[in-house]
Amino acid sequence: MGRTRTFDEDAVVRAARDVFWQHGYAEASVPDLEAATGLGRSSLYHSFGSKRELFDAAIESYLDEVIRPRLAPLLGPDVSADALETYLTGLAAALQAPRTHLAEHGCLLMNTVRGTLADDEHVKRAVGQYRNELTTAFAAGVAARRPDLDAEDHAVLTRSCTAHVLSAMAIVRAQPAAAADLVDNARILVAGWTPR
Amino acid sequence: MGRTRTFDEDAVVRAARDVFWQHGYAEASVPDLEAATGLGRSSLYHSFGSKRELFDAAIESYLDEVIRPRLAPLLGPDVSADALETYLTGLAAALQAPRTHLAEHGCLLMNTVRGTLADDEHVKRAVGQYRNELTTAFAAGVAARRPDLDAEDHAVLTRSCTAHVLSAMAIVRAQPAAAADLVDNARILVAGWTPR
DNA sequence: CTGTTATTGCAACGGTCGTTTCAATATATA
DNA sequence: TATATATTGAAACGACCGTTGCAATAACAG
Repeated sequence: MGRTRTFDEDAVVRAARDVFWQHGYAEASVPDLEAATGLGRSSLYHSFGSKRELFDAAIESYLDEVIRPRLAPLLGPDVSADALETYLTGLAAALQAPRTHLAEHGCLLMNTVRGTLADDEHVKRAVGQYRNELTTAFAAGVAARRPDLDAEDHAVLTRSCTAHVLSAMAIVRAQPAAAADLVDNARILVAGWTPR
Repeated sequence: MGRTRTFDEDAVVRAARDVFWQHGYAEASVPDLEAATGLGRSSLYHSFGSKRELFDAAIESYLDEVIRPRLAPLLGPDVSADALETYLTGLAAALQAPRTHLAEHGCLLMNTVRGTLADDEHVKRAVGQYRNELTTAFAAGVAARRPDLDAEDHAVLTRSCTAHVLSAMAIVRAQPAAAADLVDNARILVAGWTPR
């Protein structure tokens, strides 16, 4: 054995994640990451191998600590009828909350899909999985909210929720109010629209 | 007078636009732009001033030659009842067409919202204007298609179209088939859903 | 043809990037 | 306490970035 590590690896990843979130992968420089994490180059590279591997850890942290907690009420065994609407109103509010990463910088994963790493297979897989989790959650919420509809119509509303939430995530950085309007529009459709 | 310009400025902008489209603003290097346009650094800088100004010209070219032509049937004085559905089915097909910039790289403007220029005011304004044009077009299409609904319900469907199209543009690069599904979902809502 | 001027090719600029190297340091084990 | 080893700090690496300066070139007006 030798010298022991004094920093909390999770806290370091969290700090790095926020830097990637704010600036994007390519634009987040190693000096930026040093400053945010409090670690030097050597420690960073010794612990994570490369900037890219640190980013992979940041993505995982983002899903675990940011995305999934909000979806939790929709992913459990018993989904209440108003769980989806609660999620949507909460998200609409979050998109307009000042000084939060979500409102100011959008979704870390959606942002990544459009940068240097857009064509990276690892990232593509993470995005697909993210969309799947969203879809699963929304499907459960739609089914609980709309017992009057059949499976096919549930699917339409589920895709609609996915579309509204993804689009809001995509434009929140440039147009936060419009993003919140889009999320609220999903709530309107889920609560009150039906095939004729 | 002196020596005359031999190249077509519009063609140069078009070539540069495709490079920005494929790689993103920051990742498109000046050598890349030289190779694509066939011009040297000197000619590029003499004609456009900087990489950034060339990008501004590329954005304008993108709106004029890519976005607006597709929206034209929805922006005229007489909008037919099936114009919106025609647009949506056409877009869904385009998102899955192989070897096209739209299918492989998504929307140039949506991509730009992330990246180095995300917080640039000029870009934000262009994105806002783009969303406005989409909204105007969809509003006209919805009104023409659904005379049975009132203005408030038209607004819901219009926002829904915007959301579905924007989300599709956002994820097409990573998930083209899912993107097409989202656009088709908008068509289903427009054609057959109604408030209860 | 001559003179003028816009256009072009080439090279270099200063700066930043992610990564690597290497020696110095600190701590756990024995 | 002595030794082994993991962690750290500092400096340098080569590569690439957007931009600029300058000399050579090409094509216009006269």
